[in-house]
Amino acid sequence: MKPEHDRILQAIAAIPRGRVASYGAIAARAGLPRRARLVGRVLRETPDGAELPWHRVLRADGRIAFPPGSRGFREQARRLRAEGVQVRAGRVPLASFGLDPDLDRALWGPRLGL
DNA sequence: ACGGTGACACTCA
DNA sequence: GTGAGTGCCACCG
Repeated sequence: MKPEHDRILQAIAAIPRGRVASYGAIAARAGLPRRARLVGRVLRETPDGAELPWHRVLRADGRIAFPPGSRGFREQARRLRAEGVQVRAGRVPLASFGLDPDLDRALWGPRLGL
Protein backbone atom coordinates (compact mmCIF):
# COMPACT_ATOMS: atom_id res chain seq x y z
CA MET A 1 0.00 0.00 0.00
CA LYS A 2 1.45 3.35 -1.01
CA PRO A 3 1.62 6.12 1.60
CA GLU A 4 -0.61 8.38 -0.51
CA HIS A 5 -3.32 5.76 -0.48
CA ASP A 6 -3.09 5.52 3.27
CA ARG A 7 -3.48 9.28 3.71
CA ILE A 8 -6.45 9.28 1.37
CA LEU A 9 -8.13 6.52 3.35
CA GLN A 10 -7.55 8.49 6.54
CA ALA A 11 -8.99 11.66 5.04
CA ILE A 12 -12.13 9.75 4.05
CA ALA A 13 -12.39 8.12 7.46
CA ALA A 14 -12.27 11.61 8.99
CA ILE A 15 -15.50 12.77 7.33
CA PRO A 16 -18.05 13.18 10.14
CA ARG A 17 -21.27 11.21 10.01
CA GLY A 18 -24.01 13.13 8.24
CA ARG A 19 -21.58 15.24 6.16
CA VAL A 20 -20.01 14.74 2.73
CA ALA A 21 -16.85 15.84 0.92
CA SER A 22 -15.77 16.05 -2.71
CA TYR A 23 -13.00 13.94 -4.27
CA GLY A 24 -10.91 17.06 -4.68
CA ALA A 25 -11.40 18.08 -1.05
CA ILE A 26 -10.36 14.62 0.12
CA ALA A 27 -7.23 14.75 -2.00
CA ALA A 28 -6.39 18.18 -0.61
CA ARG A 29 -6.91 17.09 3.00
CA ALA A 30 -4.63 14.14 2.27
CA GLY A 31 -1.92 16.54 1.20
CA LEU A 32 -2.40 15.72 -2.50
CA PRO A 33 -3.90 18.81 -4.17
CA ARG A 34 -5.42 18.28 -7.64
CA ARG A 35 -5.30 14.51 -7.34
CA ALA A 36 -9.04 13.86 -7.25
CA ARG A 37 -8.67 11.03 -9.76
CA LEU A 38 -6.32 9.24 -7.43
CA VAL A 39 -9.02 9.31 -4.76
CA GLY A 40 -11.40 7.67 -7.20
CA ARG A 41 -8.82 5.03 -7.96
CA VAL A 42 -8.27 4.22 -4.32
CA LEU A 43 -11.99 3.91 -3.69
CA ARG A 44 -12.34 1.56 -6.61
CA GLU A 45 -9.73 -0.70 -5.07
CA THR A 46 -11.21 -0.73 -1.59
CA PRO A 47 -13.18 -3.92 -0.82
CA ASP A 48 -16.90 -3.67 -0.04
CA GLY A 49 -16.47 -5.00 3.48
CA ALA A 50 -14.05 -2.22 4.42
CA GLU A 51 -15.01 0.01 7.33
CA LEU A 52 -14.72 3.14 5.28
CA PRO A 53 -17.41 5.81 4.83
CA TRP A 54 -16.88 5.78 1.06
CA HIS A 55 -20.47 6.87 0.54
CA ARG A 56 -19.63 10.34 1.94
CA VAL A 57 -17.42 11.09 -1.07
CA LEU A 58 -19.17 12.92 -3.91
CA ARG A 59 -18.28 14.88 -7.01
CA ALA A 60 -17.52 18.58 -6.67
CA ASP A 61 -21.08 19.49 -7.75
CA GLY A 62 -22.62 17.19 -5.14
CA ARG A 63 -23.66 14.42 -7.51
CA ILE A 64 -23.02 10.75 -6.88
CA ALA A 65 -20.18 9.59 -9.12
CA PHE A 66 -21.78 6.27 -10.11
CA PRO A 67 -24.03 6.06 -13.16
CA PRO A 68 -27.62 6.83 -12.08
CA GLY A 69 -29.55 3.64 -11.38
CA SER A 70 -26.46 1.47 -11.02
CA ARG A 71 -26.02 -0.73 -7.97
CA GLY A 72 -23.36 1.46 -6.43
CA PHE A 73 -25.49 4.52 -7.02
CA ARG A 74 -28.47 3.12 -5.15
CA GLU A 75 -26.31 1.79 -2.34
CA GLN A 76 -24.60 5.14 -1.84
CA ALA A 77 -27.87 7.07 -1.85
CA ARG A 78 -29.32 4.58 0.63
CA ARG A 79 -26.39 4.91 3.03
CA LEU A 80 -26.42 8.70 2.86
CA ARG A 81 -30.14 8.97 3.55
CA ALA A 82 -29.68 6.47 6.39
CA GLU A 83 -27.51 9.00 8.20
CA GLY A 84 -29.69 11.98 7.48
CA VAL A 85 -28.11 13.38 4.31
CA GLN A 86 -30.61 14.71 1.81
CA VAL A 87 -30.28 13.06 -1.62
CA ARG A 88 -32.48 14.31 -4.44
CA ALA A 89 -32.07 13.13 -8.03
CA GLY A 90 -28.71 11.64 -7.14
CA ARG A 91 -27.53 14.96 -5.76
CA VAL A 92 -26.65 16.33 -2.32
CA PRO A 93 -26.79 20.07 -1.48
CA LEU A 94 -23.16 20.71 -0.55
CA ALA A 95 -24.07 24.10 0.90
CA SER A 96 -25.83 22.23 3.70
CA PHE A 97 -23.92 18.97 4.07
CA GLY A 98 -20.48 19.72 2.57
CA LEU A 99 -17.51 19.58 4.91
CA ASP A 100 -15.58 22.54 3.52
CA PRO A 101 -17.71 24.35 0.93
CA ASP A 102 -14.97 26.46 -0.70
CA LEU A 103 -12.06 24.08 -0.63
CA ASP A 104 -12.40 22.92 -4.24
CA ARG A 105 -12.58 26.42 -5.68
CA ALA A 106 -9.55 27.41 -3.65
CA LEU A 107 -7.53 24.57 -5.15
CA TRP A 108 -8.57 24.59 -8.77
CA GLY A 109 -9.47 28.23 -9.14
CA PRO A 110 -6.03 29.69 -9.87
CA ARG A 111 -5.70 28.20 -13.30
CA LEU A 112 -2.11 26.89 -13.29
CA GLY A 113 0.20 29.81 -13.74
CA LEU A 114 -1.88 31.45 -16.45
C1' DA B 1 7.66 4.73 -24.88
C1' DC B 2 2.65 5.54 -26.26
C1' DG B 3 -2.22 5.84 -26.38
C1' DG B 4 -6.56 4.84 -23.96
C1' DT B 5 -9.22 5.01 -19.76
C1' DG B 6 -11.29 6.61 -15.44
C1' DA B 7 -15.98 6.50 -8.39
C1' DC B 8 -12.43 13.94 -11.11
C1' DA B 9 -12.75 19.10 -11.95
C1' DC B 10 -12.78 23.46 -14.43
C1' DT B 11 -14.22 26.76 -18.28
C1' DC B 12 -16.97 28.13 -22.03
C1' DA B 13 -20.73 27.67 -25.48
C1' DG C 1 -29.13 21.29 -18.04
C1' DT C 2 -25.92 19.29 -21.68
C1' DG C 3 -21.66 18.87 -24.20
C1' DA C 4 -17.10 19.67 -25.78
C1' DG C 5 -12.41 20.80 -24.65
C1' DT C 6 -8.56 20.66 -21.38
C1' DG C 7 -5.77 19.65 -17.24
C1' DC C 8 -4.52 16.01 -14.22
C1' DC C 9 -2.27 11.38 -13.00
C1' DA C 10 -1.96 6.15 -12.08
C1' DC C 11 -2.62 2.03 -14.48
C1' DC C 12 -2.90 -1.18 -18.37
C1' DG C 13 -2.26 -3.28 -23.02
